[in-house]
Amino acid sequence: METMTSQDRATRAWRILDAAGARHTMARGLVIDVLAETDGHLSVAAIHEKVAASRPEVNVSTVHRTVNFLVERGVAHVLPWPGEALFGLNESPHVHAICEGCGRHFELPASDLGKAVAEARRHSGLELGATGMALIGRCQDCA
Amino acid sequence: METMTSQDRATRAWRILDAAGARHTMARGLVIDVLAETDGHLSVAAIHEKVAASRPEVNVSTVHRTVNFLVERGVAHVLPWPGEALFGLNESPHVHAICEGCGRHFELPASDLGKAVAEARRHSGLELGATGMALIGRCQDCA
DNA sequence: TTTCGTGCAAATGGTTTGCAGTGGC
DNA sequence: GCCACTGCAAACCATTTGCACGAAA
Repeated sequence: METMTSQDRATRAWRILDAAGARHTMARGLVIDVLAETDGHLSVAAIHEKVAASRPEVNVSTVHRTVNFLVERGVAHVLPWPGEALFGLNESPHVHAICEGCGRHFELPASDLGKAVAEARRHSGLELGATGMALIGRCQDCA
Repeated sequence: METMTSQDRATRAWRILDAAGARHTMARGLVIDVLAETDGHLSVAAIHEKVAASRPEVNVSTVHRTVNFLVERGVAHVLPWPGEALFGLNESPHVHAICEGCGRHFELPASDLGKAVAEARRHSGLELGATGMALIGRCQDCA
């Protein structure tokens, strides 16, 4: 399971979207592919740049709407960052460690943090899943 | 040590600023007081609103410059959040658990997460301190 | 008096929105 | 054909910046 291709990730995303009755469109396909091919997270500008390389007609606002759509559907997650938001497809649960100096981020296997996650859940009632920012989750009222 | 008054917090902040040779001004005093009185974090707009209640002449841009100043000096920290940044005075090390649905945040005692913090340091080389966002720190290159 | 800090206002830049046209199903 | 989705452009909003004035030391 540690060798998941970018196609696998894209397919997994589409499976969720299909279940929700979302239409297959070029813009969505390209955005998902870009995210699926990326290790880590991308800003809207970065996603748009890669998408526009093959399809210049795709607008930035569409990329915005698409990534928000993916987040709403639980397919992707946001990594809030000053100045811009970073997006990534949801994968297996993991935790991020981020440097507030340079913004570099590291992914930590959740298995190493199992105890911490359990503690966090106990204290806050947060349901922790495959989210981007460390210990960000969805609380009881929002789940 | 669990009963630290808002004055205590403000005084502690000023001690650091004094050591850096920062001038005492009305705007800084008010912003620090607001942060010191607050449990949790505030947006620039919220800080400004509270400050303007007693001193309407204080400008929003000044609040921006002040909180950034405090962060630079290590007196406060930023909690990146979509749409706006949240600020808080630095306290004892703690970790946040945040709901990406409603934005509600919970503070978790770092003691409960000691093992996790150690793991994070080992994996990423991050030096973790009294920062706002969970597991945000300062990496070797930036320290 | 010399700087540092602030008020004010304009500029910036990421994100959102209204609307008309188009492509998915 | 219906309606979700997109392109385009304008609107928004938090944050930044330039500049001249005023206050701290």
